Amino acid sequence: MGNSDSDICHRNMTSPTIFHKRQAGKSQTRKSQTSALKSRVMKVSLAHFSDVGIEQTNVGDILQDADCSVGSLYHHFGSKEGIAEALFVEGVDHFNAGLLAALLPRRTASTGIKAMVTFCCEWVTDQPQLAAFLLSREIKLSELARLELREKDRAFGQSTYDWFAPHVKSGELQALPTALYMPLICGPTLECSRMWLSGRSARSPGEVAAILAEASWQSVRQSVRKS
Amino acid sequence: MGNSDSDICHRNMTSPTIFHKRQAGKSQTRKSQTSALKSRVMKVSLAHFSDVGIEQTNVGDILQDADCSVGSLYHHFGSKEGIAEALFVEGVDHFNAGLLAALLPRRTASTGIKAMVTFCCEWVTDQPQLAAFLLSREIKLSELARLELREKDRAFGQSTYDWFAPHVKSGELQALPTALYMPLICGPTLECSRMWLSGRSARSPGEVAAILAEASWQSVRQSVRKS
DNA sequence: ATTATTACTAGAACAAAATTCTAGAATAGT
DNA sequence: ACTATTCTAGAATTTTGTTCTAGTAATAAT
Repeated sequence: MGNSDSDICHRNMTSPTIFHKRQAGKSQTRKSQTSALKSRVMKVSLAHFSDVGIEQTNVGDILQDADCSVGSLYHHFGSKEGIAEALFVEGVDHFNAGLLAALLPRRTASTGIKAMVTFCCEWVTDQPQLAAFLLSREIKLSELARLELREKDRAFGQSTYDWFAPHVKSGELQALPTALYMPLICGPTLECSRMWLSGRSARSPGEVAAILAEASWQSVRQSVRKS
Repeated sequence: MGNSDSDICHRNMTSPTIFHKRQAGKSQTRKSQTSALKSRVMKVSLAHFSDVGIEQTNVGDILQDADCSVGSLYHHFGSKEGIAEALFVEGVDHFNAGLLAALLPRRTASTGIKAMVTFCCEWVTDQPQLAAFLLSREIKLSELARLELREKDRAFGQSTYDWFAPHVKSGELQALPTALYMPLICGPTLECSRMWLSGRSARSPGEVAAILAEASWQSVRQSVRKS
């Protein structure tokens, strides 16, 4: 967890010498040491970022808390934003995957929508730091990451829409502009999450999941009412 | 617009000498010159902040674009974040005031809720820069501003709740935890706004206001359905 | 096995950018 | 008129992110 395999490194190297100061434990393979370092950096960075924001976090603190050298950090992440980017992509992947996993097995519109909302609530409540970081959106992504995310976003949208379509056709769900489903289904939950994460609300999304699920469902179901 | 009266200045001064380089126009009163400078700084800063974010904006550019000296800027705003803070507070005030003005005159639950959503959509569409900045939330507020905002938030919540209460009692609106009304009513709209502002969606909130208003209304109205 | 290459670590040096400091000018108050 | 205060100016400083050089461990090539 926390280290991509396809290492895109951020510098051209020069020549090769000492290296012993830091490693405390005997000597696990270098690979595992490295990946441990990377997760350490990401973990520490997330804590700082979600706490005071990317700008306010200074690299020196990360270096110290993660027991990492300047060289290593810039070798692996390229920049402070690079760490944020890695966290962001990883976080979005995790969230989207979970959301889809919650949705796809459901057979009815109602249970599907409610499962999405519930998952969303629980996810935020379970990992508030990551949630706060993702929701803050102060990340300036590289062009590369932007494209990567846009593509993932598209794929995700497609998957959910494939699930929705039949229920729209069957008249359970309203036919809406595609771009509106997510905001209607997850918008209230995300807004609650922001309030909770920033201390403006005492009740965690997890605690009000059922209410949110029902309300969001009402907002997208096909309306067959009296009034 | 753009200059608070109770000037909390950010430095203790020393002694008083030359001052003529910049003023181009004849010589309006110093007061108006100063307040013009402040609005200029805020205007220019907002443009930069909403464009590339606070971190990426550099003070030098603001100084240049607003034709302001380092001394003046730090005298009035204390720091780069200080500018952001001023913009944020002003923006929230403006938004909240507008939202209340849209809500309070309405006599029925349905028209009130829909007016809120509609206002929200239009406000975002009308001033995308300010909206993008407020929604970005990359602002690290000072403790003082935090308290100030919390209080305003409370007052705002109270005002809206005073409006809601009778309609809850009359059975038009669901009885919900207080903290849930705003997310349910404005959450979807804000989420749409974020998507539009960040280029992830082509349709502006203004264009889908009616749909959002109806959907949000369905999510908070008292459910009297068949199923 | 030796060598060359590559991935990685380390920290001093550097550069850029935010902020402080010193000083002088306009205005308000007495 | 004099004093205190607010405001402007920009050089000097500090802080902080990043680059650069150098050296080590592991791996691939010969």
